[in-house]
Amino acid sequence: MKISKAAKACGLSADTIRFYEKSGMLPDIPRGPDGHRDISAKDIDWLTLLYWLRETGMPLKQMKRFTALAKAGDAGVAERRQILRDHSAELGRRRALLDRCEEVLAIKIASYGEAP
Amino acid sequence: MKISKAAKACGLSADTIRFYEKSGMLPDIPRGPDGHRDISAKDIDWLTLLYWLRETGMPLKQMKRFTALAKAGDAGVAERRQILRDHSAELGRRRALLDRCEEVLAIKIASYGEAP
DNA sequence: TAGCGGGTTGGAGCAGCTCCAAGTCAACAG
DNA sequence: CTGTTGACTTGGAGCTGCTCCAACCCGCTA
Repeated sequence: MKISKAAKACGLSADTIRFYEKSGMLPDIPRGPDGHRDISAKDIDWLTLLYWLRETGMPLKQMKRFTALAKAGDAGVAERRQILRDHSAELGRRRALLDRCEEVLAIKIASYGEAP
Repeated sequence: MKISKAAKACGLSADTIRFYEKSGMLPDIPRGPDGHRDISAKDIDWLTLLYWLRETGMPLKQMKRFTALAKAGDAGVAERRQILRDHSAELGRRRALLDRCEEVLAIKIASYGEAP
């Protein structure tokens, strides 16, 4: 699969995919005879997971750690699971922030007087 | 109030407050005879609102627009309300993303096998 | 009178993209 | 066969939104 199709499939931009590859966050992606990337369905799965992680604010540093563990295979499974658990907990905290912010906004909007 | 106390009160860092001031996102903050900022309770309210907006991902550009409207007084109220409404809607979308991500993580975690 | 704990400024550095220039190659039009 | 289009390649510059740093000033206590 070419990069632009892959981008649509995983939700990241083509530039971001290239950037993640440069940063060592992707498995080795083979090139065709024309030098173009040949991105597999497995790669798409990985990219999609990365998409979710960064979309919900995981720092690159942690994504790199996660990648390194994935490359290590079974040995890294426990820590990978822990990272995902931690991130899941982080999402809970973020949701609480969103909720609190909605309250703040509601109060502020009300203070401007109701809808015109 | 001095800047470090203000930082604690509003949730932003002292550096961020200075940065926001440089960027024109704060009302004019007077200096004492020693050159130090004298931040008022009203300023804290404003900073706290900015804290919530940026904490939930509003871009600086929009925060600047919001600030400009606030400086314009009553004339800008309708648009300010609209900006907050739009942001509130945005929060809904973000919550949906968080929810979706939690599902994805749960599936991924399960695929590693249950807790050791 | 020296040192400490705050504050001030301008500017550099960082994360995480995002965009651009310059080049290559395949495919198709004329 | 040549020319144009379009999708890809790379390296590197630019952008956002902080975050940190150096160099300095000021008031205070020992």
